[in-house]
Amino acid sequence: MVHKSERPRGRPRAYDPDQALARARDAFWQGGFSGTSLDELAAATGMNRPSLYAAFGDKRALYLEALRRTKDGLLAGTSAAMAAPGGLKANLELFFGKAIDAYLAGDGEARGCFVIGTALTEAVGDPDIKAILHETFTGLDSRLAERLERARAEGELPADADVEALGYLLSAAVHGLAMRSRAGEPREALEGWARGAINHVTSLRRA
Amino acid sequence: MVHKSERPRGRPRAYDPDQALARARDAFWQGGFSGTSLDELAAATGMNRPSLYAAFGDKRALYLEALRRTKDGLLAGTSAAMAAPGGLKANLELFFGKAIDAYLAGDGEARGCFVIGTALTEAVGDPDIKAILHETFTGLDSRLAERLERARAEGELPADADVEALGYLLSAAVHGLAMRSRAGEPREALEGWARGAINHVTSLRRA
DNA sequence: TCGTTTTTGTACCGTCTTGCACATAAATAG
DNA sequence: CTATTTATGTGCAAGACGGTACAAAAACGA
Repeated sequence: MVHKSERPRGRPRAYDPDQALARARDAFWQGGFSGTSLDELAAATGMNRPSLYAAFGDKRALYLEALRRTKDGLLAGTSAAMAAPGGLKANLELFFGKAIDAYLAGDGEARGCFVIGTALTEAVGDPDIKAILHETFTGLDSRLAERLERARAEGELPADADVEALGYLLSAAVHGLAMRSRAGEPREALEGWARGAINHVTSLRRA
Repeated sequence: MVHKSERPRGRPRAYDPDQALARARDAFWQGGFSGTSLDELAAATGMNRPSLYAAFGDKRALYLEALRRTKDGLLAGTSAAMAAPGGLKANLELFFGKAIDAYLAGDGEARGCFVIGTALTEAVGDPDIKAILHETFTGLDSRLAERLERARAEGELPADADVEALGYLLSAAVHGLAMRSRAGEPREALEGWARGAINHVTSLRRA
């Protein structure tokens, strides 16, 4: 007889893997990789250590998986913001606005960006983390530069605009917000810096 | 009789406090605060744990002292670069060049900026670290904005240039280099981004 | 009902961690 | 030379840490 459900043979899981990974990411997000113990991860996910280990491997593998997922989400969100209807300024406002919301999300203190706030510290001596950081940076750069190139072609930017340099500046600008939000800067300050960066780029005149 | 030397009464120290603090900073710089043990700090400084404890207090106090000194040095170096002879472009080239040299310094892998690379992770829940981060960011912003304002007054920048926004962008640009160097980007890439940012700012025309 | 499979939960192991107690060493003061 | 002062170095205590062994539990197949 064919099975109606594909439920596997043994005892069912007491947790949802995606949700558990998100909770573990939240724990790492707050305390960093080295600063978060397996006990805290178990408490955050509601799982006990052996289940964590069976589901995700060791602490580092769990962290790397959370990091990869976050990177993919960041890049997908950036692509979506750049493809949204409206001109360059509207796209950038959406992009920076979503970023600020993410950096200030959560109940307690602002945690900034998960990647920037936790992976940089662990990067020295860890090629896997370095690779994820590299993909995050270059992925963001290229998506921003592509959108700026389109704006240049459509006349929203000067014909001689250096879209690579502008892409780097905007990328650095949003990462600056990630850092400063984690350092405790209030939303109004973050929004002011974002507004300044967007206005600067969208009011350029030809040299 | 008046003492010829001011050497205190007891057994002399076997270490130089400034040098020990610098070595401890280097250890933290590589592994972060949580990722660096007292054993590693003792090995790096050549001191044993009780001497470390007597000299600097506990691990956190040692880290905070290293962080404060680094922040003060960063701000002093920025002031110096902005006051160096030459125009805006020369000052910015000096500023970015010194930053890149510092980010790539050391024998092994690049470690980026000590403050950015280690304090961000520890900032959540730690008001002291947040305060040092805040002083670092605002100190850098204001020094850059001051120099840009002078350039504007001297005609090197358009009269309607938003020096606050440009100061934030340049600050974010150099912090971007700090992040990317720690992520493993080669010197040539860092220099390219720096050149793009400097050229962009120093070739602005009035809107 | 009984065996099989998979997950759960307790309990544990060896190691590393921070921080300190205490005896010893090296200097000065008299 | 002796007392005093300060720093050193061994060594330890109490607990946190990452990771796992093992038995009980909860599902399915027959």
